[in-house]
Amino acid sequence: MRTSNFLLSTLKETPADAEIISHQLMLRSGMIRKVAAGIYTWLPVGLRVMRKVENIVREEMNQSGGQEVLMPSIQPAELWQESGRWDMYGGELLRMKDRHGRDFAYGPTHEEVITTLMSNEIRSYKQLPANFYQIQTKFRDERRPRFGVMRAREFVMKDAYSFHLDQTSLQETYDLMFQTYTNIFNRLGLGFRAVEADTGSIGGNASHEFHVLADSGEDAIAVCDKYNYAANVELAEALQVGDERSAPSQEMARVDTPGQHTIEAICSFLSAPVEKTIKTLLVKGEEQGSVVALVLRGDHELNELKAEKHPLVASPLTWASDEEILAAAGCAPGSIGTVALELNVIADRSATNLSDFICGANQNDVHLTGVNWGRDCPEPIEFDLRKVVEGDLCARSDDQQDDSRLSITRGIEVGHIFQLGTKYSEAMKASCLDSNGKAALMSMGCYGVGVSRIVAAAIEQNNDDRGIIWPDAIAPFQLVITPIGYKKSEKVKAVCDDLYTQLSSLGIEVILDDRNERPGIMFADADLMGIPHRVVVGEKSLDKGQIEYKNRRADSAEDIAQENIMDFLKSALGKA
RNA sequence: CGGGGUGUAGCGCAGUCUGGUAGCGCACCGCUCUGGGGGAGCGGUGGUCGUAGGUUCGAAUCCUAUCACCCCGACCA
Repeated sequence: MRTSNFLLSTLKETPADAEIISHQLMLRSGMIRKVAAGIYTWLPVGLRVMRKVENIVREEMNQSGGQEVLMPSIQPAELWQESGRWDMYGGELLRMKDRHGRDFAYGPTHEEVITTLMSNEIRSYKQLPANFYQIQTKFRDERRPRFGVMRAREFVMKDAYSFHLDQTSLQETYDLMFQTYTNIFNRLGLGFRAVEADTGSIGGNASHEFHVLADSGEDAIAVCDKYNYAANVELAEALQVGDERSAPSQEMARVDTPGQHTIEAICSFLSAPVEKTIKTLLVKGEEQGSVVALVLRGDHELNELKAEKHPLVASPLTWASDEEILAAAGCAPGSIGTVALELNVIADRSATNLSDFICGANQNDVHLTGVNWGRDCPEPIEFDLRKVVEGDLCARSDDQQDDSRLSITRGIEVGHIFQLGTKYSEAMKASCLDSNGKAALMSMGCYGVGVSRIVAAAIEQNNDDRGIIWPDAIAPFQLVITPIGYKKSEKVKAVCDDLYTQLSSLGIEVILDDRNERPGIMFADADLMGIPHRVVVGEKSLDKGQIEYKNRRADSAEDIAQENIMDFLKSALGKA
């Protein structure tokens, strides 16, 4: 490709509405342009990258026995009504009517279509297991699209669905997909981590998210290298911190704490360590009209996802109103405590082991010190309620003295695999004959990769102040030839054209910058677009028999003897 | 969905308070000089000021409506 023939729509200035670095660089390097909120056009540079990602995903899926299909982007409401999701899915499902007034939706996912299809196509256990995938444009009408293609409404996704007659088979394919995803992200050249994930409302036994690691990631991940454990912070189990509960050593006492309503204020007012305080949070209970108390050590944070999993707690988690709090505790938030509280009390593991602790007195502006479970108030129900923090013991360890500490890192979710079980096969009546000739429901697995999101995530992970730094595998071009004086010097032109032809014939994607631009502009554009390899051909160095090579990641260039340049580049590009 | 903000040339912005018929930088086109990190000079192209209605002799500017886009919020005793 020659730049004179190629839409290089680079921008020097950053568009005002781009917040994160990948969005800014995608706009500036001319990869995408916005058409509407969360809806983008992919320009040639951007599309080249996305196709690279797609092809790697496709090759690895094929390698693992996946069969590619293409389902419609627009789906009839009937399918969604059959699964019950027409009513359940909410505002993210973009609905529309055709000219006859029939309801349709732009597909945000394709379980209904594939399950219906396979209920007809698969008749015998001999056809199983089977795994079908597509690379498709999907639409989710996000509440708030942002961050460019990272959280867009229209996006490209690879989704795969596998079918089985028993759990063993499902687990085998699940494990195979886990390995396939590992291969995909390795080939993409991205730093990533597979993390245990919430199976959510879908149920099923196993679920893993694949995250590209980047400080700007939206998700926090708890990681322990010693036990190779990684989990979404929302899910990571929080073990008890602090010693076993010691015997009471203090009498319970009332102290006036005028105007002190936060843990921080209480600690400084009473000169008490925060580890000796508890906070009591009131939330709605599962039973209509009930209120439940959740207790955490003062310095810990509630993990709402964990709390709502407790059978006594309403799901989704809902905070009690100030009126309900007054009725249940007899005071305002900030003075609630566990003594003489006529509620179910659920306490985090690291709160149940406290003794002689400080809590509210259920009377405004009064607190209690020296409080002890069992003596001053009933023993609470113990439950894992808190959010893990950096330095917590890894849940895989059973030894308090272990050095397997969790660290918190950030990631961008780009893949998700989970076992669906029979949720959709039941709804869509997808069964086939087993080896006994009896009809049996098929169980399913589901495996997604956010193709367009990977493009943005790769940039979040790989950039510097000059622009994008693509991993070789997904760069729009592998190599850029930058001539100094292409239009002026016959010699320069001849060498560049020759290099271009030779490299192209090796299957290397080369872009030759034949614009009549100043070198600085050509360098800046190449760096912005993140082309991994660059050769500069100028008369001065040619006179010395040299051609300059620079890697995008390197600080400086190196001179290569002209007669060796092809060998050098073949080796640098892995084509030797 | 709640709160805040912004719509003026492809991009970044000024002008709006105090109405007088639209401007700056970058980009783009032409010429000249230049030629290894976004160079310089001269000359140009490009905007019904988001849209609709109103007030006025006159509206980017004031009023009303509407649309679009952006940011913040769903961690709290």
